[in-house]
Amino acid sequence: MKKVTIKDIAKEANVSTATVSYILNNVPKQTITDETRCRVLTAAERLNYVPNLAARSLVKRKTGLIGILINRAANEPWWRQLRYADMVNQLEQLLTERGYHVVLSSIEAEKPKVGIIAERKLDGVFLIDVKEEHFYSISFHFPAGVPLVVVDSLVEDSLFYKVIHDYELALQTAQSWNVGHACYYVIEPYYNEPYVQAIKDAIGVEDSQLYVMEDEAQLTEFISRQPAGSKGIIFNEFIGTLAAKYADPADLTIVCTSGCPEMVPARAKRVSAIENKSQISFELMIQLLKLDGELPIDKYIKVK
Amino acid sequence: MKKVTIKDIAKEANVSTATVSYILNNVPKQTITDETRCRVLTAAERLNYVPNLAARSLVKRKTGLIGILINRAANEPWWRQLRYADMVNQLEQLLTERGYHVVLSSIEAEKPKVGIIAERKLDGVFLIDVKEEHFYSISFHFPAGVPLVVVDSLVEDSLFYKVIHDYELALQTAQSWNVGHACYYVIEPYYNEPYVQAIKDAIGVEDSQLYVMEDEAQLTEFISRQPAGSKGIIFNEFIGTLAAKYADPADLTIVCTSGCPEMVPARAKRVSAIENKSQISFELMIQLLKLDGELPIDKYIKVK
DNA sequence: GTGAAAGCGCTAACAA
DNA sequence: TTGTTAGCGCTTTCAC
Repeated sequence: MKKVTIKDIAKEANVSTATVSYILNNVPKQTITDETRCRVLTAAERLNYVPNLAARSLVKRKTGLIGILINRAANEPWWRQLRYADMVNQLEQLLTERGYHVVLSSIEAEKPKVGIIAERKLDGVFLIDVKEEHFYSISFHFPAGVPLVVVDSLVEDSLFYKVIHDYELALQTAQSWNVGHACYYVIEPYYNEPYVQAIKDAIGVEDSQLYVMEDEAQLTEFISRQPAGSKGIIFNEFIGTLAAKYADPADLTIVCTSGCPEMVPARAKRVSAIENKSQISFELMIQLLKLDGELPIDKYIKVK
Repeated sequence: MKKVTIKDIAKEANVSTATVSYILNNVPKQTITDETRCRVLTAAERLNYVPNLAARSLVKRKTGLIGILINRAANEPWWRQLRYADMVNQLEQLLTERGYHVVLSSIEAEKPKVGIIAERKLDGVFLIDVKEEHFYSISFHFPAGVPLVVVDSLVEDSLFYKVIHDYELALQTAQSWNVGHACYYVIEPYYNEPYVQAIKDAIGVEDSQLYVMEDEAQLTEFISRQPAGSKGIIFNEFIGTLAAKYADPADLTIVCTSGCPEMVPARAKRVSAIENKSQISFELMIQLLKLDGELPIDKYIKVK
């Protein structure tokens, strides 16, 4: 089973490779006799031809590859590892439907290497949860014109399009369900500090009432310090399930940011913060891809 | 910021493209003057050169791309979606360390398209949870010589290397903890029926004591039908957390197959079934990759 | 309507 | 030690 090329097809069908290419790609402006088209198509079929996308990329200058790059440190706890699983699934599914192939790459939180973008000539990239201070080096070594959608990261750089969830709205909703109660908050950590800070600011309570999740032991302690009868507003459903081990689920409101609202404990309340974050990110990417350049679009998009 | 090629470097350093290539790739058998090497290297640096892997792939006939293809149906429940998240993370991390890039693709459970393997000329592929009946068509349209590691799927085809977890051992352990008790079992579904069947056979209890997870409602019902005081042995930690909503966690033993043992409810027992499944799969792949052909290795590998 | 030929960026014989 | 050159498989002018 050796590799079949258009040359083989050309020979088989007694045409030139150009003609084969025209036909296989349905080139719009090329008129082809039904007869030759048919001959070529059946030849291709018979020979079991599969195009070589690397070769195609080389000449078309489009690879059809989209990257999903996620910031990750070594030894992350399970709730952190799983955090973007849903988003990756969704994006991958949507992109695949659209005919793109997805390159998945974790990048080290400490020293993010994004060489893959240039090396693989990715057509577009999702960058997830990136430290603020790394954006400079990223944008510096960056092939201009590659659509770059930054997720869950705040950064002052007009090069990037950013998608974040509407934590303010989610917060309002959650709070509206708990009026008149003492509340404590648990939020999820991001490598992007400004984002964490923005969420903190939006919440605007004292440090004693807010915990940025780090590990289960600290969480336990934090919760145990809260006055009896307090209500908890927890960001992220994985963290929520942990909190539910130490607080009455009925006292909790979980803000779902990982796309798994079904997993929150039965008696806890939940508000979904990302209804369609993947969808939005995807659509933004498609827009950028098709415009093939700058877009007169808000650089910040808040989901839902 | 236009794209720099070895030709640019060659010009800049007053050498031929061949020389540049030699130097940039540290070609073993080529001796190069320190002086030219230095000139070329600095030129490359100055110009901010990034190799084009597509071009390289074309001539080397190796793409450096490894595929992770996961069988997925539309609208899977959350516990199913997350099931391979950890494995994907792990594999990706290991492969990235080794200098490979990872292409992630979900394939439809109903009509799996694996064209990506041939089109992208993937150097190796992990195929996860594939229906038995699809293997024929897969192996038929398959570029010979591509290492193919099949995970969580039983199939009688010597073309593939298979990795499954050692459910028998896990089972023994779990059972040894519950001797003298009435036990019921909940196992996770796989698209690969023979695998499900094999697990069922290993358990060997009546249908009334075994449930293949489908949805939460049925799970509830199943559990409620069990005699009071029964112990439950649940495969998969996500399913385990669901079960814990309807049974006393203390009565449960969770067989962790998704790499997140930390998430099982505090009072439940747990046995890890996959200690190092990703690691094993990865190493197998590396072996195959380096042998560049057949390997006198067991086609079935049971993890742990 | 079809084909010849020039590349895309890179590697690897083979010469020099 | 370095350069020349022939491709890898494909697309795309531009002639015919």
